[in-house]
Amino acid sequence: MPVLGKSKKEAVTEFRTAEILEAARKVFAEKGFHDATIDDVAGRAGVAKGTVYLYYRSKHQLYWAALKHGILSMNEETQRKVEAARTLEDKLHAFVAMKLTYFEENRDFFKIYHSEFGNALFHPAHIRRDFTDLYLRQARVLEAVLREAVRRKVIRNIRPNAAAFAISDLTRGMITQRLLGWSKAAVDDDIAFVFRLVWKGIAGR
Amino acid sequence: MPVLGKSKKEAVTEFRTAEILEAARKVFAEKGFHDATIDDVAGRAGVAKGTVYLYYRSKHQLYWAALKHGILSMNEETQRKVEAARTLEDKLHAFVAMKLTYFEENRDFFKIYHSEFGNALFHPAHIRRDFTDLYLRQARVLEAVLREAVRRKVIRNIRPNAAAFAISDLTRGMITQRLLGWSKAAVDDDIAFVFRLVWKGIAGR
Amino acid sequence: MPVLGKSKKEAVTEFRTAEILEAARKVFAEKGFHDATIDDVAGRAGVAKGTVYLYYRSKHQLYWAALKHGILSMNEETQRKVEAARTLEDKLHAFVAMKLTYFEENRDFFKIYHSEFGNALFHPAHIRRDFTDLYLRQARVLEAVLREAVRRKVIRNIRPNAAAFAISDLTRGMITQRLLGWSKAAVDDDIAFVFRLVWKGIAGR
Amino acid sequence: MPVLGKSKKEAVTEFRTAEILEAARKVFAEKGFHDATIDDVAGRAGVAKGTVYLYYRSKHQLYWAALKHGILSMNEETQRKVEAARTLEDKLHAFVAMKLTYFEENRDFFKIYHSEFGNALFHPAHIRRDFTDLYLRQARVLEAVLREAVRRKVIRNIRPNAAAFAISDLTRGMITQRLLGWSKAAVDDDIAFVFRLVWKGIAGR
DNA sequence: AATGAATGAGCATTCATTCAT
DNA sequence: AATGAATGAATGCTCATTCAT
Repeated sequence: MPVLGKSKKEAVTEFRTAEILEAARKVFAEKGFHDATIDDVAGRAGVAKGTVYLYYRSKHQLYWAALKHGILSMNEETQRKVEAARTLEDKLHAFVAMKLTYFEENRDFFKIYHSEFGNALFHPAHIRRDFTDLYLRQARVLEAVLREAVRRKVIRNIRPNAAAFAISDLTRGMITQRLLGWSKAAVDDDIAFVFRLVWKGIAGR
Repeated sequence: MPVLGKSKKEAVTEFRTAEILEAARKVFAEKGFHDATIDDVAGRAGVAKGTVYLYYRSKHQLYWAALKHGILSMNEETQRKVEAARTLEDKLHAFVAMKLTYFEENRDFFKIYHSEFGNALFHPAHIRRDFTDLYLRQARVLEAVLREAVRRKVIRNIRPNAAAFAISDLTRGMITQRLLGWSKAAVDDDIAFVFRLVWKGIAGR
Repeated sequence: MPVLGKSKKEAVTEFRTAEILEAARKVFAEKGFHDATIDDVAGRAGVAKGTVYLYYRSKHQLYWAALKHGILSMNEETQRKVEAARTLEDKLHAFVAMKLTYFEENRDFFKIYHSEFGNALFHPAHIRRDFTDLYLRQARVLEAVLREAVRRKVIRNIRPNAAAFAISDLTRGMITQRLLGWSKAAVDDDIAFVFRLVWKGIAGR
Repeated sequence: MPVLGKSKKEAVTEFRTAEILEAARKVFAEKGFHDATIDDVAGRAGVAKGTVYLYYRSKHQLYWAALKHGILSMNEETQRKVEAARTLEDKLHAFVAMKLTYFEENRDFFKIYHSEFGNALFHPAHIRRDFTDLYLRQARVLEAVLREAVRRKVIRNIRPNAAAFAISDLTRGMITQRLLGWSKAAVDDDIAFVFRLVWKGIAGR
């Protein structure tokens, strides 16, 4: 009869869920969706195969949960950082910097996140929608900032949503290059590079 | 005794190879590597399963052949278009325009091409190398152009290879948005959008 | 909390293992290694195909396990019988008699065992070694007996290991003849035949 | 218009037949029946796959033809050697010596021949008959010699056919040991070993 | 809740055999 | 006669999912 907070059962469930999710993220990041097995995840989480199915309906669901959890965490942090910045310039810089450093520290998650862009084109519309929603939510933070900047003529009259995507793509591309070893520059240099490109690219006049 | 051109046998081989390759491209584009079966490809090509193996050693080889063929075709056309343009501005515009229209017309190929970026992070280095080589070859065309422009101070002092990747990423991102239905704009508008962003982004001063 | 003996799980595992091994022996004996399928074995054992792989890593391993199990059982019984006999004459007779009656009752196993001699010439050295080891172990029991007999001049000065092989070959040959229907004699007559041939063949002087 | 002997066509047929047969013997000896492919044989014979089927109805037929051809050649030579010897002792010695030296020089054939003993137990009766016939034909040469010797009391009253098999088994066993590297003795020593064992084993008294 | 043994659908690959040229 | 491209049946093995304990 827990009065406040969660019951013991709920606590255990939450714990297991998180434990499995973390294992899933690592395993999917290591091998990709297809080459990862539920056994791998279970082993990594220190539970039996059947236990995974107590918490997630299927391999796809588990994958999706891991992806979603990662995106939400990231979005949250992104939003916080962007909102904390005052000027447009600072906000954009915060966005780019946040992404690069976040993924630098969460390479596991980036691999899943990034591969999902590749997979997305194969998913049927109804499956894609969830991913789209999450992804767009993030873009919309940027979009809102840009829209306001356009309105106030701080930047040129650019399509805000397209610009938001473009900034995301540039940032994501830079991270990929780093992970693939194509960029040997320091993180800060890469952040500066992306930021300046964007900043000049959207500048007024 | 064919004197000129190919013997009949060679012609048949070439025909079958192309036939199967095309079927592979379509099938892999539809389902992705893992969910596509050799039977799917064979059926699409109108041959028996065994026949596929007469021309390609394995499913992986077939996939890679389809990917490589597409990249080479595209690179060739890209290079032609870029070289045909005179000024830096024209060259960049040609690059962006070419990509967007090419993929607009070769959506099948784009899906494979794009998903390979997602997969690339999972491939072991030795497998990745081939893809990397092909991909970088294309980036280098752009890189050379940019390097020259930097040298002549036509644009600001930007890292040419990073800029080349950035342009590729922006372009690829825009195509993805189009395929996912996130951009409803006309192709020309999207081309213009990307081009202007890039052009201003790398502009001098 | 089983205190004595095996846990329930171990019992089940042991049971399944034995069950599948027996099915394998029958199926391989019926069709030979190549024409037997894992499905055949699974069907015979009353389990699904995948279950076989829970207990044996591959078809080859299963085959080898069946062969090894049979050889070990036989060797054990051979050794017991030979050691129980007192004189050289009795020991040799026991060896021959044991083999003929054992295989008379374990025809399935004999077919696998015998075919392995045929296959042995094709196996690469490293695969052959295991079989060789097991086979030689059996010959060495005989060899030791013969060596001692030579030393004590109970028999003529014959190469003990060659003689041991010869006795095994003669015995095995006789069993083959029986299985192929080439010998219609009673088992005891065939035992007597082989024993006398050997006994006189190695006799002193 | 060939007047004497074979027509040109027959000559070609005979040539091809022999050529393919020899290739088959080598290939089957190298890999065994199952792991050898018709392509291997065709390649070795320097003809195309289809050509093999012009001369042999199936892989099994080809295998059998190679086996039969080898057995017939060997039987012929065995018979010649045995008949050339005058006394029983010489005949037996000739038999053993002939086999060991023949196989020493025709290891390819021995591998096929030997493996057939292993396979024989799996063949259905009707397939087995052909092999049996050929094999027994050879044993009967020995059997006749032994029968006569028993009648004239040169040796003890032993079952001639069983003895014939026994001698064959001993000889074959010795060859196997040599091929497997279990006997390092000189051929002549091994011949002597087998001969003496047999000779004493069937001696009178 | 947790387990992990059991299941069986699914697929890449091989190769004997055929047949049009 | 000779070829070798095409065929498609056949099978070892994997792994997501279920369910009795």
